[in-house]
Amino acid sequence: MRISRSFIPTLKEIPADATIPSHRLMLRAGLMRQLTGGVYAYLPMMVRALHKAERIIREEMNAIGGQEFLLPALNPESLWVQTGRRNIPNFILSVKERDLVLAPTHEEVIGWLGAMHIQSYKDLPQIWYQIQTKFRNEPRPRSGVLRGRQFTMKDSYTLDRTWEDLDTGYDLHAEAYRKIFSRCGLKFFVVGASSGAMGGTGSQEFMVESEHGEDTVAKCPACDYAANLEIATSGLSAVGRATDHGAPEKIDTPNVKTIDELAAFLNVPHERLAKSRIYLHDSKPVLILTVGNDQVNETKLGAALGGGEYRAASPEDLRATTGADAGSIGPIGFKGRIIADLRLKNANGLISGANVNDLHLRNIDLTRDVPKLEYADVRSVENGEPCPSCGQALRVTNAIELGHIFKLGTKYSEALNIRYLDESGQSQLVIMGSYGIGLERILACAIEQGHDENGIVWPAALAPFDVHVVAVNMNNSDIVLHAHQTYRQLQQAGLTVLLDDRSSVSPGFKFKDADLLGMPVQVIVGEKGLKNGQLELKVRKRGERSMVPVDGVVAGVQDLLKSL
RNA sequence: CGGGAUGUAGCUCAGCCCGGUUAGAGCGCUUGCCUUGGGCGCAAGAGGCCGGAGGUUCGAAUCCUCUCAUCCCGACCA
Repeated sequence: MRISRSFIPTLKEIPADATIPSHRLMLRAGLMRQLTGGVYAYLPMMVRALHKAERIIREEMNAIGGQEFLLPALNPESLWVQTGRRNIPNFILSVKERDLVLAPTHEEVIGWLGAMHIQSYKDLPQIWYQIQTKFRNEPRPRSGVLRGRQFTMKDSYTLDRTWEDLDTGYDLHAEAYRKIFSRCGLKFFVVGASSGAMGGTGSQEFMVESEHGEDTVAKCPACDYAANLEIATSGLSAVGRATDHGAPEKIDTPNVKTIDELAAFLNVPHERLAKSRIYLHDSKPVLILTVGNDQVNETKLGAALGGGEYRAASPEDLRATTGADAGSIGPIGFKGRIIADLRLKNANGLISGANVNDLHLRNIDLTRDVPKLEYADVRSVENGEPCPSCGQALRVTNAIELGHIFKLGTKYSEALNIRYLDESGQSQLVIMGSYGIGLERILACAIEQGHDENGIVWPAALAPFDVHVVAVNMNNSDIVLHAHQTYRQLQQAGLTVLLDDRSSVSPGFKFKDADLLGMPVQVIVGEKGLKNGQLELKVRKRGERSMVPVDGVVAGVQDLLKSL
């Protein structure tokens, strides 16, 4: 493609609204423009990169027996009412004029097709996938293409007879995903994840470590343990039992509010302090007890509560339900459900609030003093805690979710009545899995991992073009001749080539653009080299330059591409 | 949904507190000349309902009210 005839609107200045590198560079390199919040127009460079990612995905999905579909983004609202997902908050965008919604994912449509046409065990298993635009009612789109209201997703679904077959389809997907992301040149890792209300027996996420990621994960540097913080555990020991000093007794703690203040005031270790938080679960107060400054993980809490809506209580709620303010709340005398973190299992000798301001209780024994106490893992793992499987210090970092694979089970089969007849003529529920990859996130992650102060450094597998040929001066007929000749030769060798043949653009400008656009190899056609019958090759990644004779340019470029 | 910020030329911004000629700069764009190995130079131009609506005032980009949009932090995120 010749730049002189192309639409590649590069920007010299950094767009004010973009804060993370991938977002800035996608705008600066002319990949996309924002139409409205969370919605982007993808320009030719972006589309070429997307197509390259799509091709890799199709190859790997087809390799595991996937069949490609293209399902409608417009769905009847009633289908989503059937599965109970119509009114999930911040999920579905709808159409004003008709009872239609814009699909945020496609379990429902897959289910509709499956219910209609899967009849016999002979029809199973199936792997169905598509690459298609999704819509979500994101309350706060951000970070460019990382969280948008409209985005491209490869979604696939397995339909199986048994849980064992589901495992097979799930494992095939896990392996395909590894290949896809490896081929895309991304450094990624896999974490155990929360299946949340999706139900089923398990889920994993494919993550790229990034300070700009919105997920938090715990990773073990020594073994292969890695988990989303929503389910991560650590080897941190329970606080256990201490010497018993009898019944709970009151202690005055004037103006002592935080755990740190309390530990200092009483001169006791944090492990003997049980912190209470109140949540409202379906409008009923629930008290959550954790050790010291341990943080409550709300996803874990949601699982422990067993569904329903919940939120942290407001200061007014605290006063109304306990009679005290934050800092003086405790389990003794609390009327309502109490859930203690597993680290507090059967603990005694604890200090907690007395539900009277400026008053605490000591010698609390959970086994003796708190009837009907429930235990659950509700705390967030902290950086540096021991790995649950090998004991090494865990690292807690942010990450971008590239893909997510779910064992769904029968949730949608039940809602949509997706059934087949087994060998004995019995009607059975189909067992489903669902698997997603965010296409734009692949590109954004590639840029987050591959850029420098001058611009994008595309991995060869995703680069819009293999080679960027810079004709230094279009007023020099020798340069023009060799630039076009090089362009043709590289194309004939099967490479995709971008030729900067703009006249009246200075060499410096072209070099800056070439670095910004980020193709893996640049060929510089200029007077300097041609004097000696040579062209210059530059590797974008490390900036290495070399000279090749004019007739050796194809081989030279191919060698460099192979070496990347 | 809570908190914060910003809307002035295609882009990045100044001007606004403290109201008053014809609203500015740099970049980009057009034309001409010049230059050709790291966003080149000179000159002449085009380009704005100062996000929108109401109000205060003799007079509003500037003050007030409302509204819309965008960004950031948090909440949320099947």
